[in-house]
Amino acid sequence: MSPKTETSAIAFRKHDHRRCQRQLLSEARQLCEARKLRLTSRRRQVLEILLASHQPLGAYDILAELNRVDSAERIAPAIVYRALEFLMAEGLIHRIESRNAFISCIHPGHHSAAQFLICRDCEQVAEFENIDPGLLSAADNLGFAVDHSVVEITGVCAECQKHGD
Amino acid sequence: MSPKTETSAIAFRKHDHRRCQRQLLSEARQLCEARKLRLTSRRRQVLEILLASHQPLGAYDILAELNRVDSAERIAPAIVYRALEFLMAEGLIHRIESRNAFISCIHPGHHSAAQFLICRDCEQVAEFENIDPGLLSAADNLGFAVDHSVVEITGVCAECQKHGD
DNA sequence: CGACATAGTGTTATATTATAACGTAACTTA
DNA sequence: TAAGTTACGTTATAATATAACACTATGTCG
Ligand SMILES: [Zn+2]
Ligand SMILES: [Zn+2]
Ligand SMILES: [Zn+2]
Ligand SMILES: [Zn+2]
Repeated sequence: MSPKTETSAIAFRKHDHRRCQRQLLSEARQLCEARKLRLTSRRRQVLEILLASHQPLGAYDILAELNRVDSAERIAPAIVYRALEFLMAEGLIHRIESRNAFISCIHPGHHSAAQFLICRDCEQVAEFENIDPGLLSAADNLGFAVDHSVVEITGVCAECQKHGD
Repeated sequence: MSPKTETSAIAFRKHDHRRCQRQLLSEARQLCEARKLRLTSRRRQVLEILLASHQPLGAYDILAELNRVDSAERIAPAIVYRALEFLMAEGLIHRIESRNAFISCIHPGHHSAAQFLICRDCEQVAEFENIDPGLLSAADNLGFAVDHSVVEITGVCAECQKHGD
């Protein structure tokens, strides 16, 4: 297993996730400051909800969490979608198309194409970068100019296979 | 350009699409007969609507087309989704996750993972098979058991780039 | 400071995509 | 033909996403 694979697949292994959270939130702050963007409290709230795990959440799950935490408020979907839009535009989160869900990016700011392994059992998602030039080179041969890639591989991670599900 | 790439990228080139339609419908009939499955008239209608082009259509586009053609009927969504479910299960069509849309498969019955290049300009979609072992081998190294893959690359095809859009 | 421009938020309503539940019709097999 | 099964039709509703518009906060320049 290459070091890169090891880092990328952290979601499938036990690890100190507090460390992920702190690190990624800190990187998000730095990145926004560098780009003169406002990581407002709404945006930060939504990001923190996604940083809580390596599992993707639907927009309405995030909405429910916001409404749960601050039970005085009654937040509307548009608010969540706007925060998600900002976070995606800045590469702080990704959309998982095959789940209509969103997940925090594990290397914010890298603008290369992300690719995911999604365990349908534990729902953990591992994010990879660019380890997959095959189709891209075929696109190149065809003169096809790539904008955006969606690569989402669903299956069962090694841990979950052990537990004999 | 390899022969395989040439065949797969037919969507991006002028070609006799009538031939595609006849061929694919015929293959669908044979496949259903071989598997003792019923390609009922509803299922055939939905398949034919998708065979009309190499563009993906939303379930409600298909519904509108059904209701347009036979203007006496007033068909409900569930009917379309059921036909789509059957056609997907048999590998006669694919779902394009990043578009919430469906497209006819260009090599029905092959059960290998399909991968798509999607032109965001002409909306043509080229379907490839398995030219992309990179991520799959990474999955293998991790002991990740792959079930289903979603590989959808959006961009602009060579033709559309020429037209200077 | 105060007028302005801009970006972000809150709110309401609505659009789009998908499924559940249940009864009827059509096919299959004995 | 009767029973069992598969497919269809219908109604209602769930889940996901966006449009439109008013209000608020922030930054900027005189
Ligand atoms: Zn972590
Ligand atoms: Zn797992
Ligand atoms: Zn064709
Ligand atoms: Zn094109």
